[in-house]
Amino acid sequence: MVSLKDIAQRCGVSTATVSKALNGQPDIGEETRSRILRIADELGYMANASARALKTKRSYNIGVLFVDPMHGGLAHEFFSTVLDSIRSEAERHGYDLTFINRGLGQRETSYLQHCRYRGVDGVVIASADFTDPMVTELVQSDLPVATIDHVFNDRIAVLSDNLMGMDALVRFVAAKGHRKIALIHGESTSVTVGRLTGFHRACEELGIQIPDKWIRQGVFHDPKSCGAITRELLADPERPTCIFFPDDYSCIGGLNAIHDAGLRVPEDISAVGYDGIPLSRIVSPVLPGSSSRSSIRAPRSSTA
Amino acid sequence: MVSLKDIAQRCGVSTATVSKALNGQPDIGEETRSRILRIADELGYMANASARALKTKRSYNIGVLFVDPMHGGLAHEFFSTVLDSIRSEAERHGYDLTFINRGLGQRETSYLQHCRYRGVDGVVIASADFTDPMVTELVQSDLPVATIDHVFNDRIAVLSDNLMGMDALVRFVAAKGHRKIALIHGESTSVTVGRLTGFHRACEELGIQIPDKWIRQGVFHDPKSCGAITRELLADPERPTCIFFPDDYSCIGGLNAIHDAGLRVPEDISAVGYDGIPLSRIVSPVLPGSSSRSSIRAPRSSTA
DNA sequence: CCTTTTTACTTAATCGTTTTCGTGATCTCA
DNA sequence: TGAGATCACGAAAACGATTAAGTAAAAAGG
Repeated sequence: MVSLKDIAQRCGVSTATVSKALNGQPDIGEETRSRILRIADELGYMANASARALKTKRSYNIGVLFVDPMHGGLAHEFFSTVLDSIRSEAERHGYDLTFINRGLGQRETSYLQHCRYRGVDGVVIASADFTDPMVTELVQSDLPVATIDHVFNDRIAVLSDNLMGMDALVRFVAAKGHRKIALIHGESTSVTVGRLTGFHRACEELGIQIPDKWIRQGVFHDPKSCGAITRELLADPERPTCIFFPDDYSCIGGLNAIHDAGLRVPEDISAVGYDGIPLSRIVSPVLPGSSSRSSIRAPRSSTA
Repeated sequence: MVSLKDIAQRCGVSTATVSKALNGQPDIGEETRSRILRIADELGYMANASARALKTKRSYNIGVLFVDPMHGGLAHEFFSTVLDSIRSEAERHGYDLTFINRGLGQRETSYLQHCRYRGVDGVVIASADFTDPMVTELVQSDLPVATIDHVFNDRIAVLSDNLMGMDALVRFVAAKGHRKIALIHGESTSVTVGRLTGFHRACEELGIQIPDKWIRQGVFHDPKSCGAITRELLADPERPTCIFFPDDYSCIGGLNAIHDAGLRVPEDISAVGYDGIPLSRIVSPVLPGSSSRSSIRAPRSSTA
């Protein structure tokens, strides 16, 4: 590998000069600089990230915590999209992304230790069990941490605007004529709270009365539980005309339940999933609400 | 950060001794070693990956090339699953995964340069444009490279067994009674070749005659084109009873076309997607063939 | 013309490890 | 007991970069 020393030799200057020239320091003569740049290019020089990180304490590397309780990990559609956004944004700023695991081979390490080992400049907690002590340890450390769709005390958080998203969704289906709307929401998280708030607010403002029995707690990404709840809702004599699901994935469980009940979508009943992952735009009928939640487009962020 | 020096001081030995003790070198006394280990643990010592990599030229870091021509990037279901497998396997061996981009901030760099910069020990090309000169440059470099579902000259490749997978799939639907099978395959790649071979072989062995007009080229992951072809197939007076799609995603386009034609699945016609991503097991009817292609479970690999 | 300032470098230390080589001390065995 | 082997550890260089401090030469100022 070609190093600063090689360039220095070829140019007849010291490595310090080369380093400064390459980093745009002001105390280098113009012609010396251009000569160094040319030679560096000729030799195909690439800095050594390790050496640089060792000296400067900055790795230009961001750790990503991405554990999915369900098996399938990265296949989680919504977060995969988010991760891709993070990646391209990081790239624009000269950062790379490294996955943070627990454990390095044999050694079991905490997430925080792993971060220190790799010397990441910060961590994005994209998807994780926020009650895990190791996660809270990480959050409470001095490392810059950003969380997705979860708020920790005074740390940066990128949030989907669930309140506005749900608000828009309600107005959308209301505009289609729906008045009998059922809401299956996920577990009690800040995401759910936002959506519930948006739901109630929009219904109230639109003058729509929703009986409590139509607001049910399901499980995120669980077609089975959401399907079961759907069956119960369909058994109701004054059946809702539209059912909201916590996400597009669980929505599929609902669609199956509807199908099994001999009902057709959208003629007999409408089903709406939240998220708007690419897939959902293809499923017939197209799930509305796709535009209401789009990765990091319009985050509400609070700064540490 | 606590370093070797801190431990050395506390233990009254040199940093060399500490390093050797921690790395299990044989020339350290037992009691010295255990004392060092204890103190290291007490102080919460973590090695500095940069310093180590700088000295040893091994980063225990693997680069991942994961560019998706379609927008949506990581959301690509099948490869996301593959990526997750790679990750957990890498973790077991003490390796981390870092995404390889082109460009670091302003600087445009090739993939290879980026790899050298980060000092990765190897690269996994999970999904990329294999005709891209930058990709071939990477493949032809001295870096260890492994590709997924694509064979490069003499490099390691992890392949789905498309031939056997398709063979099994044909036998599966044939056992269900299907004789009029249509195959929509993807673009001409090694994956497609394997599947076509398997398809023809199985049909021949089962004594099933398939007219050429039922073997059509579609586009991977493109519900639109596959939907259009499906429409054409349905227009055929002697309609096939079963249609194969290149993947579960494009299958959805086909299902829509079938639905639009007023036909029911699976009563009137069967649709089969390849891949077996989690989602497809939920869609009604469940897509068969899920087990025929599973990430890295049964790879056929050729070594460099 | 001599002093001060500026310019354009160089020297050398440093980041945290690993690793080769050296060196006393202890042990082995005839 | 004394020579050689073994053991346990230390000294120091090296990896490739950054950067504070120093310096010679050129420019500026009076």
